[in-house]
Amino acid sequence: MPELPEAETIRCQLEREIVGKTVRRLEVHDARAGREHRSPKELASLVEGRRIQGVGRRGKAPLLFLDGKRPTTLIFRLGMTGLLRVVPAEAPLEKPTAATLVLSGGKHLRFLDQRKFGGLIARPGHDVNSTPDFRDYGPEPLSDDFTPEYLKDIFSRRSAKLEMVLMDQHVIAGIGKICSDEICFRAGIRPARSARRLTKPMCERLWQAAREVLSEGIACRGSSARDETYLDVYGVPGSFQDRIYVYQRTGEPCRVCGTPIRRTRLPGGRGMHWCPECQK
DNA sequence: AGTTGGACCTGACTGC
DNA sequence: TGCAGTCAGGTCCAAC
Repeated sequence: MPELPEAETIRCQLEREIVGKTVRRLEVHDARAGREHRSPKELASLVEGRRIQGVGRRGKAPLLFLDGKRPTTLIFRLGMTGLLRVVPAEAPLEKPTAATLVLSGGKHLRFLDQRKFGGLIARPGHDVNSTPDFRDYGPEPLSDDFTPEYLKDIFSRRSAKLEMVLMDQHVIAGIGKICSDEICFRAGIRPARSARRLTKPMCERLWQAAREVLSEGIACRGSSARDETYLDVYGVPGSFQDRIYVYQRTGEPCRVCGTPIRRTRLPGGRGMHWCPECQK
């Protein structure tokens, strides 16, 4: 599923491909992709004719900054299976395509979404932190706002399992299942431990691990693990799956100590993966 | 306020 | 071979 490294890879590639182009038309092939708006037509009216002034990202969401009399931000919520592709206009429409941005210069930006959890949202202005979508979001984990002290402070008020708290976008923006599992492993802390019970040194290890995992994830252009469908803007898979220690490695030997990786259910039915030897 | 569980969705996989 | 059931998890919402 797309997390921060995948979204950042998309942001980076879109910056090269589409900045300066104009959105000639927005075609919504599946109305669910525009469900945040009254109608696909309304969504289209907010983006058509606008020039793409820049590209951004908040957490797991790539953003397009559109200029004009009323500046607008187009937010891509990727959900579980959302993908963005830049293709020539004549490229055949792939089945899961939910929306197409027809750009000046003859290219299409296509939004594909197999499981249809994702969608497009247009919001006034370029300050996404003031939109309802991101108002309560936590800091970007690679920014200076994210510190061990911040983690310690937040964790002291949360009794839920560490894995859950790490994935809470209101705590840290951009972490999903893969990154959360990997961050806990690299910090040497069991994901089922109550966040409140983390010591200061543990928070420092976690902070360090988070920055490492996310930076490496970006350097690898995201993760296209096993049943994951993630591909970048050019249709190329990432390579972070080759550096994964625990995610979806249930029963396989730990790459550090050889102990079989365990999988435990979280509240809500989701699984977390961890090494009973390396993580305490 | 924090925590939990259900709903949404569909391809892939399991079992009979 | 085929069909039903299960699984996966990002995000929002309702209910303790």
